[in-house]
Amino acid sequence: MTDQQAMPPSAKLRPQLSPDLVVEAAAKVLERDGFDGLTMRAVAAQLKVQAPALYWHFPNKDALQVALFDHLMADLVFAIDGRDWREDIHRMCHQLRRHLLARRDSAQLLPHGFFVGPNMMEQAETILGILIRSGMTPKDAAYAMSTGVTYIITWVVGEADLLQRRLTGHDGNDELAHSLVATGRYPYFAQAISAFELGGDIEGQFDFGLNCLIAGFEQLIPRR
Amino acid sequence: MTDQQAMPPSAKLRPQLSPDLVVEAAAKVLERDGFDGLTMRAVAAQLKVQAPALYWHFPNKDALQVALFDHLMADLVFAIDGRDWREDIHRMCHQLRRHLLARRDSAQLLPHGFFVGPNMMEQAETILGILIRSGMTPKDAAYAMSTGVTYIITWVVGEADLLQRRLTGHDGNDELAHSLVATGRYPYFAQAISAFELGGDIEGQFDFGLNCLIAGFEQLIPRR
DNA sequence: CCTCCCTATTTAACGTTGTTAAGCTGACTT
DNA sequence: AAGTCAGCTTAACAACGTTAAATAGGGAGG
Repeated sequence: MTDQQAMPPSAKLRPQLSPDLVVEAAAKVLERDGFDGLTMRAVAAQLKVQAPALYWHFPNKDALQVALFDHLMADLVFAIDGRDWREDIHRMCHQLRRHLLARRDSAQLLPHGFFVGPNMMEQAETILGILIRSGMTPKDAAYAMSTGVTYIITWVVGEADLLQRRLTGHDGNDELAHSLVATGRYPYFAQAISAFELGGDIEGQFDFGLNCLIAGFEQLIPRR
Repeated sequence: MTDQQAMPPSAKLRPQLSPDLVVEAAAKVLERDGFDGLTMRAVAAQLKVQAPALYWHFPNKDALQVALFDHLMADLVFAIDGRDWREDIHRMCHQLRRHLLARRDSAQLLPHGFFVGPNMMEQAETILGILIRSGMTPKDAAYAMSTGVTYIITWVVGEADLLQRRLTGHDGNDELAHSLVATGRYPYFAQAISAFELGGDIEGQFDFGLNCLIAGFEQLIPRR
């Protein structure tokens, strides 16, 4: 069906492409050129091949992106303690954030947190196991995981974007926001904006939202 | 400075473009053709004008998108009760979700929840006011608002995407996920997946995450 | 009234993107 | 030896955001 070419294990005389090779090349391109540089032509060039050749192995760019994201989730090994599910989930979420941040722009590959691909589902299985064994119904566990992963991915996209903007200088949005604050019509906003731009403790802000979510999980789900 | 052409109020003989007209045209295009159809050429055509004319009023497409989003936030009037901040915030979040869902693909306009533009900041001012007056520090209020708005926008993007996919039939991701589940290697996922695909109660799932967040706000912020 | 200027638009075009169609090549089958 | 067909190359298309140059046309100055 899917695996054409039964090919005797002796020798593959043609050093052809394969979906895995394409994904690995895409990973290199993403690391080197970022999300905007991840074009079909760039991936093909990495393989010393022409762009349309990729379409023999993937139906379109979206499918390649999903496969790439799944590939990047392969070497994420959650550190699980097993004593308190809150601590475990909290630690895993921080781990996922660091994992995504360490792989350039990886969070942008998935528009939202759908789980397709064996690695992603393996990780999902781990998370769901913790939540279900801690007393959640499968439905609640699914919702909680979806909510949490969505939060993390969205967060990381924003965080990476913020760091990028700091490197390249302001992009005009800041100036507009400041000129509006300067009108004095937004007193609360003027007080609050320092929390963003001093930007101190980005990780703390992430942890803030994360603790909110986990507190919500704790309060709503375990029967008590 | 910004308003060139002091033009005596008598008559503007030239019915020229203006940023506002461009934004209104963009709103019509978004409503008719969706986010993917929102191209500079389409907006220009709506105004019976050539595409490069838009660049006289906006430096680039991003700026137009931000202005469009701000425009779409103009007619959102929060219903505020004033008795319990949790109820107020809860109601406002549902209102924001419905507002975004009612304006086709509007949630996709902003990559994440930054507040630029007078209307957005007006709304932010309202939210921050409630949170700060309820006892939060400005910093906590800023974090909470940012977290909440990010959650809602991301959620709506996903929800609209899901609805779209149901209309146009599956897009291949579902099939891949099901074939993987069928291997039997993901028992927890198999239990949980029904929570998604039966898809019942999308609003309930939104409310789930929202309540988690608000519960977290409640538990972490008010000094107690 | 003519002329200049300046603003706002049109026309033309560039470079890139994802993607498709058609041609070619070489290993495997018969 | 001939033929098949997977797997790649070449060529090309349509669409995108964006820029540069040409152009219309009203207001001000002489």
